[in-house]
This record gives sequence, C-alpha cells and structure tokens, in this order.
Amino acid sequence: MADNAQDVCSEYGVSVEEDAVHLRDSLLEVAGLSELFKVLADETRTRILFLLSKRELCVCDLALILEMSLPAVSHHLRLLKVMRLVAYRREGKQVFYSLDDEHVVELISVAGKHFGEMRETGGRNG
Amino acid sequence: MADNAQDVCSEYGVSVEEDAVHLRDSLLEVAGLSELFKVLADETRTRILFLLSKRELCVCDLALILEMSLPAVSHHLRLLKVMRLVAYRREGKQVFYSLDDEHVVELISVAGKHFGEMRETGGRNG
DNA sequence: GTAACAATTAAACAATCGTTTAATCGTATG
DNA sequence: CATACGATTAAACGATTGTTTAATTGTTAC
Repeated sequence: MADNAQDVCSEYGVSVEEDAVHLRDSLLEVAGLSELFKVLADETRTRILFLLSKRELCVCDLALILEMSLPAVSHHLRLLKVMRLVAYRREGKQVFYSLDDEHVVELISVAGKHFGEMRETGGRNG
Repeated sequence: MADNAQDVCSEYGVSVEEDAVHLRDSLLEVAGLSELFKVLADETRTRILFLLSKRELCVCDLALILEMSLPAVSHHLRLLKVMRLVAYRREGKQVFYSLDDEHVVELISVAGKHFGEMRETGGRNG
C-alpha cells in the first residue's frame, strides 16, 4: 500500500496519515529552539555577540562602536542576559560584558558559511 | 599605552578608540547573517524546515501535521523559497517541498545542543 | 551631600510580523 | 466548459518588537 506515498489532503492518500503522528511527535525535538534564533534574528544583537566574542566590552564601548544610543544597547543586553548568553561584571561606573556561550559563535560561523557558499553558487547574476 | 585597555566612554579611555575602527570594520563579517536567523526565529518555520529535512511533503500535508491553515503554511513557504532554503516541484494539484540547504539542519542541531547542555548545567533550580 | 557619568528602566511610538479571511490561479476530472 | 481541489495571493487585523525620550539607579569624585 502506501509505503512511501506522500499525499494526503482530501483524496484519502492516507499516506502520511500514519506518519503524521510520528512526524508530529518528532517536532518535540525542535520545540523552543526558535527562541535562540530569535536572539540572533536582530542584526544589532548578532553584532553585539560577535563583538563580545572578540573581547570584553562595556556598554558605552558597544554604543560607540555600533553608533547606537546607550538605552538601545542596554535593552539588547538585557535579553542576552536573560538568555544566559553573556556574562557581566561591574567595574566602577562601567559594566563589562563578555560572551558566555560557546554555541553562538558556532551558529554565526555556520550562517556565514551558508552565505559564503550562496555567493559562489546561488548568486542571482549570470 | 592602552594596549588591552577596555574603557572608553567620555573619560578619554582612548582604549578602544583605536580598536573601535578595527572592531567596527570586523562587523562586515556578520553583515546580513541575521537574515538567515530571522527565518528560523519563527517556531513554525523551524518546524517546517525540520519536517522537510526528514521527507518531502506537500503543502496540505504540512498543514495537516502542523494543524495550521493552508495560507499560513504557504505564507511561510514563500519566505523559504525566497531564501532558497527549499526546493519545490508540482505534481498534479499538489506542490511538494523539500529541504534544499545543508546548513539549516546544522543550525538546528547546534541550537538543540545548546539547550541540551543548558538543561544539564544552566537550570535555574538549585 | 552634591555633581557627574555609566547604566538601567519605563512609557510611547513606529514598524514589522504572523494569522485570518476572501479572492484568485492552476490543474485534474466529469 | 464547469466543478472540485490544492495552492497562492492580497487585504486586514492583532500582536510583537526595536528605538526614542525621559526618569531612575548605582558608583565615583569633589
């Protein structure tokens, strides 16, 4: 019967019908993962994490480099703290942040590799 | 002078001042990467990509498994097409989609590893 | 204690995003 | 050609998100 059939919809393909349960269950494997991608979905946060992977920086340094307002930077750092991606320590009036996660750089690296290969093969020019 | 100094701000730390240029330039390395993370930032899209990494599926199959409306699924697939992450072929009335990118599964894998280790060490309980 | 600076927080606003509903397109069938 | 079904598109709506502005907290120096 339908062994590797792939249609379902109305015409009772039944195909996936059995697999549907299995496939739906398998979604547990990726449950919640998008929360991490949400963090990197903002260009500013990707930049912050990338900078912090190079060296420890205080908030006003980041604001200077990124040419952004202090509250804006602080706002992003708050999320990074909640997600436990950065560590911070107070030194006088300043607060220094550093990267506290090993997977972030890996994710950035893979994404970079992706667009790198994209440019070689994919490009939409001739 | 300031060699590994890390303060700047107003009190003329000058520290990063030189590095600021270098650090700002280095941001080119991560320019645009968040576009890929934006795709995965939505739980539904992560699920779709994950399902397509397991087998080819038509739109109504996805709608069935994800328990979502057809337009909603189609809407997400549109973005995945634009981003060249999926391939598609028409077969009669149905359109079958499949994963057409090797990095997506890698990203999902790393994210999964992240939360996996998070649960071991990080947990917010004692 | 006051002043100055770094940082955080809160409220307000614009902009973006995802779903729904309805309409349209494409293909197969009678 | 009309009907049915799968898929896409468009408009509309609600919800979320990121930045700005202003106010507040924490620390150092006078």
